[in-house]
Amino acid sequence: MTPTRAHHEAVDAAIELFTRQGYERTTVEEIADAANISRATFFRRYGSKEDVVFADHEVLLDDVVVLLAESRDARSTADPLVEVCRAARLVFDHHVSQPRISRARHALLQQVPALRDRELVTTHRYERAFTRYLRGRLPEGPHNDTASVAFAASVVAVHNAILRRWLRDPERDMRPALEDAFGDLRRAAARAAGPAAEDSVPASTAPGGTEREPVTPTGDIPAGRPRVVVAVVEAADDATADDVARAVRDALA
Amino acid sequence: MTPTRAHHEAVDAAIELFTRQGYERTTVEEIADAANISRATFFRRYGSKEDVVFADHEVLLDDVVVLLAESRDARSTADPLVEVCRAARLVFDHHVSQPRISRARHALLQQVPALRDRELVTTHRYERAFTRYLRGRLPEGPHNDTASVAFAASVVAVHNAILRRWLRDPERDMRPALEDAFGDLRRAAARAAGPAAEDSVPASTAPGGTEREPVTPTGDIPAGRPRVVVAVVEAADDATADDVARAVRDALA
DNA sequence: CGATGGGGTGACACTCGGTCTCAGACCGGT
DNA sequence: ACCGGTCTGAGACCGAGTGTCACCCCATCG
Repeated sequence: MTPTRAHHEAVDAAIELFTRQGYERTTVEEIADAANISRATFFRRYGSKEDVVFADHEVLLDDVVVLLAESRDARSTADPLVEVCRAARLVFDHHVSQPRISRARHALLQQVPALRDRELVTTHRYERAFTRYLRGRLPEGPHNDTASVAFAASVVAVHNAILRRWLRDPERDMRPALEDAFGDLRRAAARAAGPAAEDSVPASTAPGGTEREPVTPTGDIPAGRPRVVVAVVEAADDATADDVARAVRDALA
Repeated sequence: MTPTRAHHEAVDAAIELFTRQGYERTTVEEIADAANISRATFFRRYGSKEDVVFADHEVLLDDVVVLLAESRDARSTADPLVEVCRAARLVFDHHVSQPRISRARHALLQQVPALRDRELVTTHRYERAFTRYLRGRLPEGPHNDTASVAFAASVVAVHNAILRRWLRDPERDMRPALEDAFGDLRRAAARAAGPAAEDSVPASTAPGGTEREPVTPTGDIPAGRPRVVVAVVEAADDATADDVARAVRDALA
């Protein structure tokens, strides 16, 4: 059980070996030996030598997606911009809650360009999740697309910048700076959407108590020639939406 | 002479082979043979099998950096935000000026995840160049860093979004949309930079004029316990398994 | 109780991207 | 003719990643 726990061994071993003797100088076989698994098992579990470094981001991304999905359902009155910032804060807190791993990884990234590139890919997944969420939640109109893309990108970029600042100086509490920066971004986005839009933004509280328009049933994948996907999966009696979604993804992958 | 010219042969050969018989199915040796060069020469010139697809971006990035550097010197009076948008426009025009290559590459990216990841890295280089430029040009202060990072990220993200729209429909002229979007971003950034700035927001236009049609999400999962779930969702062409899974979950929830 | 079947594992062979070394070709300068 | 630098092809080499097969553990079922 708890495969996550067992996984940590190989992840730690990998990061430790990478930092100590260099990324290129470390072979997958060495990592596998250090973790007492076979080379084949290593690839089966982590996919690649690069991915093992970001193993925890797999679950974290899931958490973020779940958070946004819940926000979409239950908290449909909430400001979408605030919700995205909440999700970003979740990522930030994840790093802060495990400084050892995050700092070790950061030190490693400084030395290995290949891993920096890989981190970009990881980061981009969050940006995509944010963008998709915003497209479905921001008021429709000609500015929807630009606003969604821009806000998601700026939130991720600012988050990363401040996270890096924290990684260099883990003593300082960066949460205030993060909140301030997110506040700036929200105000800017609200103002940009504002002229043609409705209410004056009170800046401090969520804009207008009015409920935004609910999500369109399935039209949350705009842009692109729509294609219809028919998925048929089995589900347990007590399967949640998440479970079904996972089954679909696994089936497709 | 004109190594660029000779390079095009291998680049074209690579893209052509990739699209025709698949990326993984194509070996570097085949590309080298098609371009009448040796395998070793291929790696010396293009670095890797992935990089050959984005060979033109090397020079393009140089152009962008030069443009920004010139702007930094001679045009020190120009608005930095406008200059960054000019640089982004340069990238956009580059694609528009060679629709064949750009579209072929885009079609290829739809099929090859590894190349999509690589494109991210390429794109990020522009973002970095923008960020560095803005950090040096925007007024100093606590908001400098956030503003620089956020604006660079949003410009790149919006540029990419509109570029992708153009790639799907190369007939339409996307320049107006691009300029409009950049204008939105600049206004938003300028307003955020000067929260105390008094320039009147043209919010004078009557608010609340927009009509919103409430649409209830279709919870079409029977209240009973399904053993088999049939999900029908729309998905963009470039939708990943994750995207589809997300759409399924959203539809269920 | 033994049979069965599925999931996870190790062992191993294999492909191929990418690096390195070496030898030769070309070329301008002296 | 000689030399120094650059570019090239040839080939050896390493290691990441894949695919296959046999094995084992364990849960289910006749």
